[in-house]
Amino acid sequence: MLYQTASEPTPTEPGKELEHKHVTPIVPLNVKAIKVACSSCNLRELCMPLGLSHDELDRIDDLVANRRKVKRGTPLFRNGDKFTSLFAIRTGFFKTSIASEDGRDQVTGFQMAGEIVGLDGIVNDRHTCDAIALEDAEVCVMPFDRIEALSNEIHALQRHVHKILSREIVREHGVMLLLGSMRAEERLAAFLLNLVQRLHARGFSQSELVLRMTREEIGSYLGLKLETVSRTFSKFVDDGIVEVKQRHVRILNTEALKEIVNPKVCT
Amino acid sequence: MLYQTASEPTPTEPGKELEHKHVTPIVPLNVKAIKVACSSCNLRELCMPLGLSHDELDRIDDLVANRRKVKRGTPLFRNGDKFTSLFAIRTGFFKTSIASEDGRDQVTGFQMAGEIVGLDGIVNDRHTCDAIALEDAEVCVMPFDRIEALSNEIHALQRHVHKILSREIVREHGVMLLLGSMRAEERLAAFLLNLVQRLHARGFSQSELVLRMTREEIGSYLGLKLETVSRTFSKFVDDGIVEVKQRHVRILNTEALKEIVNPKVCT
DNA sequence: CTCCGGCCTTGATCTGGATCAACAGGACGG
DNA sequence: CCGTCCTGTTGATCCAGATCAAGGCCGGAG
Repeated sequence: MLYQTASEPTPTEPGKELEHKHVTPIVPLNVKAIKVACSSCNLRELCMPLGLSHDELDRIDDLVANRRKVKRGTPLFRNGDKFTSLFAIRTGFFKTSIASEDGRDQVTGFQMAGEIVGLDGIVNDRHTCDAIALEDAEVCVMPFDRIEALSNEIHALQRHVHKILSREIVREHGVMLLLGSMRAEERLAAFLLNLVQRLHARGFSQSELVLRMTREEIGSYLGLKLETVSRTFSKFVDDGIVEVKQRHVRILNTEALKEIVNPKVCT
Repeated sequence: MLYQTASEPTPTEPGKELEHKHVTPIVPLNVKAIKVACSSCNLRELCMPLGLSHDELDRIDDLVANRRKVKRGTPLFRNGDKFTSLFAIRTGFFKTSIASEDGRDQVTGFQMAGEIVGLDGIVNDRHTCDAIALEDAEVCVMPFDRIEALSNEIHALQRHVHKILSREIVREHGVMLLLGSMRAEERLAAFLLNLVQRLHARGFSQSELVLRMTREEIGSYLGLKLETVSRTFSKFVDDGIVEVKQRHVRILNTEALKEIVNPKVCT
């Protein structure tokens, strides 16, 4: 389904759902950062392969060179920056965007905890987009040469890297479908369902969310102007589908949103 | 008209030029397929890494299990098909497309000789789009487990696979920019420039091309209706930027196209 | 507290591209 | 050879979303 993100771990493992539940809604600011260890990270199942042996887990820990904090509004990397590492988001929320020469820019995605950013940099050893933190964030820095080296030894990691790249491709196919053939309401409905679904996979509510981005950023992502985004929100409110207060959104009728995205033809 | 008699660009494959004109229902009879060997393939530099040792080249040959012919209009794979292999296009031209539940579909790309299709299947071991031949085609079938195995041993191959995946992600970013923020003329101009540039990299003309897809398929890719594509072509013709006769296009003014895509702000 | 600057909402109007409709030119089978 | 199908072109009209414009809300700084 369209609103389901491609940025989810492959749902092939049973029991996964349960593990998500006890993720506390607010990730505490773990400033002391006792140890940089994927093996003990509660996001591991989101960004690392499953089913690793104990030994492999230990070695995976070496992937993360260090952590890096990114203040709200500042870049994790920018178009043109040298590419050296992929970044796993520990906390916070990012947008990625590209700019055309004449200044227009296009938000290409929003990323949250457990997702990987920086994939665009692999081709040319330079990043081709900007990644900006939409709230104070922390990422795990994973030097790409380490990833390549280790994935030669740990087959599951190699497979995982391939899947992450492929997942991003599939996600973007979905965005192309959205941008190429959907109307404003469909786009916004798909966007909300996608966001809430990803948040839910992280232990948050299925029906409530806080938007970390402005109407303009949503519009850029969806190929709409900010006024249209605002109006469409208002329409959903009028229709009793959602409640909106500033950036707080509560979904009252998920089915209605799904219906908007995917109108059933009741012949 | 000039472009009809103009010499056909140097084709990289024998038999290709014939297909432009009158397609006899035959496929060139290299059925014997002397040898499936990347090492001696003239497309190697397009789909394989550079700078391999002689030994490595030999082993790369094992990547290709076999070749497969795909008739015009038929699928190389379909949404839902089991994913086992990537495909390197030897000859011919493909489109990939996805469909939403309610029947709309979106062309996500057009692929030509030397390009790799099937990347979408890696995440879930199933293809998530259709790949349809727009003309009789032949592909090299590369089982993905072989690719993974061999890329553990040949670092350049591993790197290459990563780059191919990343390149596709970056390409799709560009499409998102196009779909999200460009107007019809800009989209079509960008499309033509992109096509001709890729064809030129394959030894074809910089200014002449034969579209292998219908106006409707172009429209689907560009997020436009076929009438709009047709009208926009007509406008370009009126403006003396291109000549169009059916699917034959000659670009008369590349700079004008670039200017349309990327309007210089002459303050 | 007030003021200021982002951000958001809402109304009025405009317009690019969609939609509806008619027809033309090849390609192809009979 | 003709008739049919498919693809493409062009005209007329419509409308979703863009654009222009005017306030309103809220949070942070002073």
